[in-house]
Amino acid sequence: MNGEMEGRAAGEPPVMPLEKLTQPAILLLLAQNKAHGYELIQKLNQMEFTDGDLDTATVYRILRRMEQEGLLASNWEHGEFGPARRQYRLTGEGLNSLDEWARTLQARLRQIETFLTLYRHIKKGPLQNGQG
Amino acid sequence: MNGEMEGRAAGEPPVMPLEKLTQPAILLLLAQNKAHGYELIQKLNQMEFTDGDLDTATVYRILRRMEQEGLLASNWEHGEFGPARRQYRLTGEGLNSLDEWARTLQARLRQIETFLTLYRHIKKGPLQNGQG
DNA sequence: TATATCTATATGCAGCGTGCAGATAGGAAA
DNA sequence: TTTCCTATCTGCACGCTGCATATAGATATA
Repeated sequence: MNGEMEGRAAGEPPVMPLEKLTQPAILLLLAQNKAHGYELIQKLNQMEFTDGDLDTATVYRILRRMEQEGLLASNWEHGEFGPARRQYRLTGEGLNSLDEWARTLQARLRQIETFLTLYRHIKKGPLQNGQG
Repeated sequence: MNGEMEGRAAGEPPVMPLEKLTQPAILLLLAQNKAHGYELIQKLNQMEFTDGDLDTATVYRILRRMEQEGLLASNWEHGEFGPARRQYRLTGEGLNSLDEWARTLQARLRQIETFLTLYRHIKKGPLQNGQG
């Protein structure tokens, strides 16, 4: 999930498979301004929510999915320049989802804090397992 | 990825597909004491890392995977009572992985804090999108 | 004119991880 | 004998992701 290495050799430390917060980040961006997919991808890549660059195909699929779920609505924009683009905006349901994400991530924050507290605790004391 | 509800009706608020922190939690538990799978599952279900009860099959598969990756080692324990059970313990690599998880989750903590700060900010001001 | 590049969106495919259901098996209680 | 608890594992289907690729308008370059 981080993309630093492509073919991990046996014995190499595996990457931490933490998912990206793409969906809540999209909701957050669209709560401020409506935007099209390409624009969102650029903004997402500038934000700290993602470790590396996002796969564009994945983002477009997330957008379609979110629209199917009723969180977003879209309409085609045939501008004067460039190809047509899908303008996404948040729905009321999407705004609710953003609120729910905030609560979920607040809870996750506490979970991680608990984890890190326990981690630091066992790091101070001696380890019980006999690995060598 | 969500699994909390079976057939979400259209229009229902979708669940937040945040993955569980099962793997780092296992590393944390095994850094303190070696244990077998069933025991770990019970402990994990008591911890705050998981929202609901974990699927036992999933946990056993995670354990096998982590052993294949070299993070854990195991041996069969033929005790006097009950069926034989696999005793898992942390390897040196597993301990490194735990450290890496701590760093990853520390970074994730900051990401979530950034998200929540932005969220509260837009909640205070007027929304720019014209949904409703 | 032909080619390459940037913008913009989308599909096909393989692979991984999960959850649910169920199999297996020892041992204890009814 | 049946049931239940402990303990581990497999099969299957589904969903999500990343990579490669297709499409297409528009603009720059040779």
